Amino acid sequence: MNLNDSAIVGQLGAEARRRLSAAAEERNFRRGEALFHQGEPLKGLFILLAGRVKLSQVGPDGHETIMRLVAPGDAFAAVAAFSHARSYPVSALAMTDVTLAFWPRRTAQRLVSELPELAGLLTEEISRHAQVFQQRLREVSTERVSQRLARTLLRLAGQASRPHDAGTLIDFPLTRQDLAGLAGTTLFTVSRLLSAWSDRGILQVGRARVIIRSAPDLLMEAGGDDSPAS
Amino acid sequence: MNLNDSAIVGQLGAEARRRLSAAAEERNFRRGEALFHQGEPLKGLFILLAGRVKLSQVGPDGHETIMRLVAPGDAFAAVAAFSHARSYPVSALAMTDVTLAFWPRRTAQRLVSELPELAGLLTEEISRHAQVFQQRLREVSTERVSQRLARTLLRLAGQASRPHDAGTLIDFPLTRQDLAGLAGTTLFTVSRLLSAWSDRGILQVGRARVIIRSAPDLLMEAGGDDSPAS
DNA sequence: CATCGAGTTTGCGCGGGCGCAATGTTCACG
DNA sequence: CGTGAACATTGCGCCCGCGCAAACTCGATG
Repeated sequence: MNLNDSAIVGQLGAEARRRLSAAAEERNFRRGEALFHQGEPLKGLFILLAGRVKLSQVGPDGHETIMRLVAPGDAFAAVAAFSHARSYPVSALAMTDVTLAFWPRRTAQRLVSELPELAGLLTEEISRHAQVFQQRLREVSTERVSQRLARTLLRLAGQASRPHDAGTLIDFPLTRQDLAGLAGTTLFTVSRLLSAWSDRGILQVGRARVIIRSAPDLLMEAGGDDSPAS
Repeated sequence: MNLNDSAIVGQLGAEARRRLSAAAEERNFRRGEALFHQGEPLKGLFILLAGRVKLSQVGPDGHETIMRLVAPGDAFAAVAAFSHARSYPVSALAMTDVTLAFWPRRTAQRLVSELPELAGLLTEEISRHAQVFQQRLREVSTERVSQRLARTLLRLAGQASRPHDAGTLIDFPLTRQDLAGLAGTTLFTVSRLLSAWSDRGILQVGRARVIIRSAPDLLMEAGGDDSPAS
């Protein structure tokens, strides 16, 4: 994927795009490598060009909570581009081999301060994520596991999916453990629920692989539509 | 409280401050009134001058999750100042009689686009909140209720507290129900935990009132310090 | 000061979902 | 193509914390 194909860069004017490209460095990581760790000082701003990245927090007990899955074109660690934050709130792990565009912190801050369009787009991105966090926080506080898991799958399908024989393939290599980290439960419970839904023909599951065969049924499991809560 | 005493306004230059003040409208609400509801189209940007405001989401089943408690000087609904968002993700309720500074959406957007300092400060604010949401999301996904409640109380004490005989008074009028909405549990469980801690001398509790008598013990209950998770 | 409603406490029962162990399965890699 | 480690499944037991009911207490309000 080219930098200009990124949703965020695509919305910029020609001049801003040129300046971004000029300052970008390319970075590569192997599957399983960490791009950075939570608590570490901010290095800079990333836009993912190819592969998949997972952003997560692990608690003292080792439990992992996945905050975001990054697909090509997405920016992350945008917090590094704005001044006062000190360190990464999450760790970033390459789920596959990845290539990224990277801007060191100083550079990113300069670009953001000189390109108000860029600042605006990043801010919108940050607040969109904040809203998702709020929704997930409500879900995990008040809904039951099956609802949360169903909604998690639907959300993932909306973010990165590919058509597949008789279904929609969720285009992230997610283990049961990963799904548990997204939905706020354990891999055991995830496994049981996926098996049950598979038996009922709602899903087709495989190793680190989920295909949604009936989104409406899944939405039913999630307890109906939710977005515009009146 | 005067507008210029607000943390966010206080960091602005004289010129920006003048323009903000000039465009501000004063608004007043009675205790129990709603400033806006979730799903409603964005009205504009607020800075609280006096009183207490609660931002929360309620699910279809009626369960309430409190996203943020607002104290004087804090800005909220900052999302209204940036372009593409459509509607409030939360409802805002006056916990006491309140007075606010208000900027209609158009005005707020104009100010933000013409005052980069303001845009930067609001963005920092938004990302700080996003980080708190991430932390709460991890907590509610992986920790037990007592830990979460303890951490909730400590967080509140850090945000708005007053010294009091032999303790620190949490300066929000919070019912057990409210604390449950913050910690992701039920009012019953909150009541039981507060009673237990009160018996052990860690807290002193009253109607919609909590005084922390031993922060270290409470931190112990929370499972130790957490912030710089290495 | 009397009243009423909102807020709180406590007992009791039970069920969702965690935790572990053992086994089975699949894929990556040499 | 063979092998091992990572990933997945399933049974079983138990406990945290929810949910309701009933009783109580505080404080705002007229």
